[in-house]
Amino acid sequence: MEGRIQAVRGMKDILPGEVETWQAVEALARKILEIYGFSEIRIPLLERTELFARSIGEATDIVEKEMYTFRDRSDISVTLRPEATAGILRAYIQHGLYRTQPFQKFYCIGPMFRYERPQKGRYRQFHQIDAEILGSPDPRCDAELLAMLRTLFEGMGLRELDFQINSLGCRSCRPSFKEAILSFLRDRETRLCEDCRRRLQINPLRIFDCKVPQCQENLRGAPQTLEHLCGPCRDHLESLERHLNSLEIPYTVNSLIVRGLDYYTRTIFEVISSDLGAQNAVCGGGRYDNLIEELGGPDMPAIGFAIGEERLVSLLLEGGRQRSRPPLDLFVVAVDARAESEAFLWLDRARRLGLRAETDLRGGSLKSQLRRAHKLSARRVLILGERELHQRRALLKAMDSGEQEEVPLDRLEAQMAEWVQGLREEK
RNA sequence: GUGGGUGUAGCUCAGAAGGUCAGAGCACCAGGUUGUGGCCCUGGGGGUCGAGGGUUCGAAUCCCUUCACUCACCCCA
Repeated sequence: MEGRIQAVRGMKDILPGEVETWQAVEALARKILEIYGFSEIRIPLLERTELFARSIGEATDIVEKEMYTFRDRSDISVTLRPEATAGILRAYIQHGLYRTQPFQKFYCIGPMFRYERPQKGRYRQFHQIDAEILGSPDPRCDAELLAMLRTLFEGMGLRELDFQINSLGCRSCRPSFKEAILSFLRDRETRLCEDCRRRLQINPLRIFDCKVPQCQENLRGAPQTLEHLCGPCRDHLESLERHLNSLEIPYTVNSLIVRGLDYYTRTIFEVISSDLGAQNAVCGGGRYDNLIEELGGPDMPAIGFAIGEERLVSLLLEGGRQRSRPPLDLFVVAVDARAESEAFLWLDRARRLGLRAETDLRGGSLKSQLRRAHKLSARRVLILGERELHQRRALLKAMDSGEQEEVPLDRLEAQMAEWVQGLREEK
């Protein structure tokens, strides 16, 4: 394939055949998000690099090695968004949205970019369905997000998804927990794997989900996040659990989940599927009570999540739930060149009335045009040839039965209008 | 960034130890009498066997390099 340009590594085309599933996912997501009171917000793909460095955290993998960063023509450093939250908050602060309405719920659907080695469920351009609730510390926010996720996933026919939650504590209790971990691991450090020794410096909590057996052994008896939560954080988690129970949302508390972004506080959660390979989270999110203030906004708590659309779509496809294009309502055949212009006219009339109608713009024999009509699973075919034009009528063929009838041209438009009516009633 | 696997027509793949090995199925296009789809039959288009180099009389087949894809690690959606 030398000489032919291929897509950039990690960037996927979504072709007809698969795109219908994406459309269905997004349509349902929008519907549910709107039902739950979220408003769409659209933000730029490109932001100043500093925004992500400050929000996600300088020492995170995303900022250190995964961002698409470059200088634009006026020499400012810009970055293709690796996640949506930072940009949404930037817009919220920049436009002073919190002044007119301090409590807001947003959603945003679109592509994100991270420069990573691609693998199953992970691409350099990927898509997220993102939702944020800004301006309330109430645990009902947390519960509402999870409730919405349940509704959404159920609506897609996905069961077997595991909702896992955890609490990372807050400014007042997290430092003491980190200290407890560090002192626990201090004399065991030499027995940890190389990666874990590095984690010890950067994000000690992450050692908990190391897969090396020896590391797991050394963690026996280690302090647990949940034991070190301060009173308010403990109350928050307990209250969330009460709400989840009353809404009958199944969940598990998993003290091992940690998130890769620095800004999370208190509640964090993931939605896990066992059918996704190594990248098994379809959705991840959490509370970030200090971030808005850190970005120069008011001191306002918030929480959000992001669904990985590629992963969601792959679950649907593997579950045999792909959508296909609806069949054609009408296919118009011009038997020979002399009927083409009349046929073309009726094709457009049909479309203006709202019928999904096609013809074969390459021409070809009657046989080949009918073959095409069949391939497009057209319900009806309108056949116009010299004979029909002379008699001012059209041949109408029903493809399932093969039966044909003649319709006078002066009655055809009314006939088409009836079909449109019938289609409306089917829905 | 690190490791494993794979690279032959649009797709899924055959091509045992180098010499009709450039193929099949599907897809696509066209025919199977005079204006008619699906099934069936016939025919056709399409590949520098990922790329470059080497060994050899001769390589898709062996060796080296490279690129791409893929899975996993790291990390995340």
